[in-house]
Amino acid sequence: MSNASPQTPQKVLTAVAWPYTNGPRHIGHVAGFGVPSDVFSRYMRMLGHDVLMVSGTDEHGTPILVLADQEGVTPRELVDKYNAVIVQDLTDLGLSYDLFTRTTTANHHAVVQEMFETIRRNGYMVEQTTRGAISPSTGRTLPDRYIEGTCPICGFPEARGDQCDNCGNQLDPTDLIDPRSKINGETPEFIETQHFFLDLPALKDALTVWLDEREASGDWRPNVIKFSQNILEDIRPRAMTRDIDWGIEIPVQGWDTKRFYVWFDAVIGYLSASIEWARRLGDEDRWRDWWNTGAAATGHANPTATPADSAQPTEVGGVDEGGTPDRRSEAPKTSEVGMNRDAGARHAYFMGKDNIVFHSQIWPAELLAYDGKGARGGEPGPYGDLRLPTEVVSSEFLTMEGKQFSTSRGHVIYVQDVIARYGPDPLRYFISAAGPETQDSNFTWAEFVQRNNSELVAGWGNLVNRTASMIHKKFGEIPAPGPLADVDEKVLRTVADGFGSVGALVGKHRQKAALAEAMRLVGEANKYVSDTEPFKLKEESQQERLATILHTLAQLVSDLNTILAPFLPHAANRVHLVLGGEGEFMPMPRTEQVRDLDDDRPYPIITGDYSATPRWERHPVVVGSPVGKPAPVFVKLDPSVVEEELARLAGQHPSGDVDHRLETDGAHPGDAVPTTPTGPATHADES
RNA sequence: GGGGCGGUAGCUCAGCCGGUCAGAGCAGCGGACUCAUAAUCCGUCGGUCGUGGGUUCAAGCCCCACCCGCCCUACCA
Repeated sequence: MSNASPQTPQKVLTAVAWPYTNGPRHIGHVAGFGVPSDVFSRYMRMLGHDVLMVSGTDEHGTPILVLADQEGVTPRELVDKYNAVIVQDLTDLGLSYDLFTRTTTANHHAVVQEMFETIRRNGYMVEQTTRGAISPSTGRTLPDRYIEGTCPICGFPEARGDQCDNCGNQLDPTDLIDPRSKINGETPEFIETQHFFLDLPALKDALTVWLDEREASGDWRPNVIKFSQNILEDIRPRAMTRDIDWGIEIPVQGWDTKRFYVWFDAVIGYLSASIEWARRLGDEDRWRDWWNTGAAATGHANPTATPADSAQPTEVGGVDEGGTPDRRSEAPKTSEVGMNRDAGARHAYFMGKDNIVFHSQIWPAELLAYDGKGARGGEPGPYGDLRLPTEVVSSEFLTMEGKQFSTSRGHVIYVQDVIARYGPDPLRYFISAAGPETQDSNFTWAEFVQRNNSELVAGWGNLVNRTASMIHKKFGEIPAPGPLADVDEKVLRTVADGFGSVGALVGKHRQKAALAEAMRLVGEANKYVSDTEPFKLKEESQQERLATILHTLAQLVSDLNTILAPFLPHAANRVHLVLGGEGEFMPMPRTEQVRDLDDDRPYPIITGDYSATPRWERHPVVVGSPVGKPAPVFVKLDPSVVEEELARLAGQHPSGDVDHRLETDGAHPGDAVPTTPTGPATHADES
């Protein structure tokens, strides 16, 4: 019935943006990277593809230090705390990671250092002296936006280090009159400091080729492609190290007072998490099936390379089906950079729009530099020739009640609170149906309740309930059908077509349209009930017809449940049971306490066994399956919920005024910066 | 300041390369039905597509200007 199953399974990497460990996740976060990536992954698994979905918490960087100081804990304690909270948030939402780890693992550190060393050896990591601000008391880098002072142009007393909000001029922090740290008020010290810069200009041509090819594929949203191509115009070297003591050490003599820039290491997480996943599987090279562009890639590993002390490749790992041996042993030309599109692996990255530059420029540049594919040539390190992103799927921002989320203002709705009160699927439904897929969208409690009640409950839930109810009363089990009438066959065909139409839309990352199409089919099934009026068939002579209709209806519900399963996996399991099915229909992720593979430190991961994922096709209902009196699958919400939640929102304690620009809601939100310009005041609502 | 995206019915949003593109869902209104969580089904009201120009036989869809919102602006993450 389904026309959507693949001829051959494909390797699919779902790379999900790494949440920053600065607090619990709010619904804006998971609307951007969480739910869309999970819907995509579940759908791809249902098609039979080999999906590897990885992510983790991003735990380095200045804001962690600042927040740790504010909370009076060590950075390690801080990230341990929020890592655990975020793991719980994402598990409860049912996000089906194969591995959700963190950037503070020994494995990640080793992979980052290996990436750095090969990139440097290939000539794309160059030392430059730069002038920057540090905090005299801590010696740490003081990023421009942590500095404020009087604007030299307009005299505005609270200009930021990089820009004056009053006159809009771009500033250099050294120009500020009476500069001071927003963290503790002290006067910043401007020093000459040495850093490693990623030589992006040397990678520009390769990036251009790659982006042009991606554009030609037609798979990217136009705004992401155009934006990415545009920022290539005046590309400059970018510092990849910082004067800071929290982060990954630079494996170079004399650099022990510095650490890698948090974004340099965060994006490498996609690779390191894949490697960690393989190591935990006991199949150390398995990750190569997703990452290496050719069967022979590892055969060309530079023999002099210093392998990371973990995940050390010894042999060729996997071989991409249909992949042609890649025989490049010399510096490849830029025309070859896009080889990854053919070889049967698809790398889809999910994030909020504030992350685009890091995924369409910095990360591809790191990969190209590692692969030795920039203007300076070079050779891949021990990880072999690594694939570039196939798709960068970026969502816009979710606002709430018309305003941006703001942790510090208390204008926030946490994932865990929504799940605790209403369950995961109503939230997943809202995000899928009304999320910021292609433009900013707005969350209101009124719309949440309305969509829950009139779409989930009255549309889909009611169809399940009325179907099960009638079957239960009349037969107690799924009845055998008699001959099918035209109406029966027609509606069965219509819904079966949904596998093709809904699937195609999910595959193109048009999830809102996909869900709308699925819900339209729910309407078709409800209409079928109206058209056939099974509840009127009470005569003995009508029993066969009744059985046929109810059997058909059961099949429709089953099909629709399969189609909706990527969006509503928890509900799918319940509907499955209602129709007399057994066990779990959609596999769920679980949180597991593990130990670091190299330093034995304990931490929680999200993982799961998704091998039993049902196929994206009609599963014929089994005649005789018992159908009991159904309990509602979805809960109707009383309209008073709206007022309740709004009151709760109003009752939250804001911790002070805050700079708007710092309140972004991407996967790496900036809302961990000090929110009280006057100093380290309370941040109680963060915890 | 520069770059980008968006501004379409009361609400939330679709409208790909210009020619049934003026749409959907929800809300509202009217009707039908009763298996179902007063759910469902049918019908219906509703928009000069941000503003002002322009190109074209034809423009939400292309061009210009302006207004509003948002993202980025590379040492915020």
